[in-house]
Amino acid sequence: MLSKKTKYGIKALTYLASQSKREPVQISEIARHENIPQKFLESILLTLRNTGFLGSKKGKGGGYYLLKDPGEIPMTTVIRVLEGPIAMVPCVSLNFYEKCDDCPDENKCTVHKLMLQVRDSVLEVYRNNTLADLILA
Amino acid sequence: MLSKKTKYGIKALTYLASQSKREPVQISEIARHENIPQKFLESILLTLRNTGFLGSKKGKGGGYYLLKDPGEIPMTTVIRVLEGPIAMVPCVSLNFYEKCDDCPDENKCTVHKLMLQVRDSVLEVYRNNTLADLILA
DNA sequence: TGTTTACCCTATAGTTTTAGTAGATTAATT
DNA sequence: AATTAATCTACTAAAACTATAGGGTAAACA
Repeated sequence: MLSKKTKYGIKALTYLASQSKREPVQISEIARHENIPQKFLESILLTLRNTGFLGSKKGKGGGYYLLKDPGEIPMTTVIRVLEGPIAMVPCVSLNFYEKCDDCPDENKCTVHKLMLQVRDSVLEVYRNNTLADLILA
Repeated sequence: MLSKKTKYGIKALTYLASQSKREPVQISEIARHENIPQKFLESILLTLRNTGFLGSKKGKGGGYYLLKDPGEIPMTTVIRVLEGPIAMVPCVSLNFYEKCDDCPDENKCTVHKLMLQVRDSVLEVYRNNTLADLILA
């Protein structure tokens, strides 16, 4: 299951990406428009800022804004920051690899074999979708 | 992340599928061979029995055994029973559909749009893999 | 200097996961 | 009939994770 954090984060990012002007948007506006609990959204936007996706401006006229072009932001990076590893099992993770406690030999593990395929197919979807791709239509 | 329940369940199923003879295998043997906590495995095998994957025999010489041919068991059905919905979000689930609280219009939801693609690609992997496919090499 | 906004820290209720414990039930063997 | 080897059932519980809420701080702007 996708966590609400990730869900809300994607919605917020695409909302910012769909803005005609690249000017700061207030948290409250995003929260209202996307039906997200404001305090929760606050913490999400903060992590998106700390990981280089968003810039922010304080005070009147302040808010959050995208730092890059939506077409330059693949969903792989978004998902990894918000949700964590894309792989269903650490032993098939590219960026968060970890050996399993059970399982003496990964090459003979049926779960490993299956989840490798899942990882690859999911990865391809995320790679083929940027923020810009999600907005249209 | 895949739950250990699912991981252990798949391992147990493939272990049973790889048996040359279709005779009852004891829980303790599976647990030992696959490094699974026995009591945990016990409950997993029970749900696999109650959902029609396994048969069981009590008493001496008893144990669990596959009811169908491994080639007749697609991973879609295994995953759905052990892990639940394949979709990352209820609003794109085929078997467990549910509307989102936020989100007035699914067709305009960017998360929906992305997760539909993810569901389809994952589903294809699970459909193309039966228990028999996981065993070989 | 007052208002508006993001920023930061803490707490917490709820749920899910991952088991462990204790004992009942069943069936084959002796 | 007694013994033994299994599955079955129910209850419990620690630990981790999720999804929030609350309250105060700091910066920008007018």
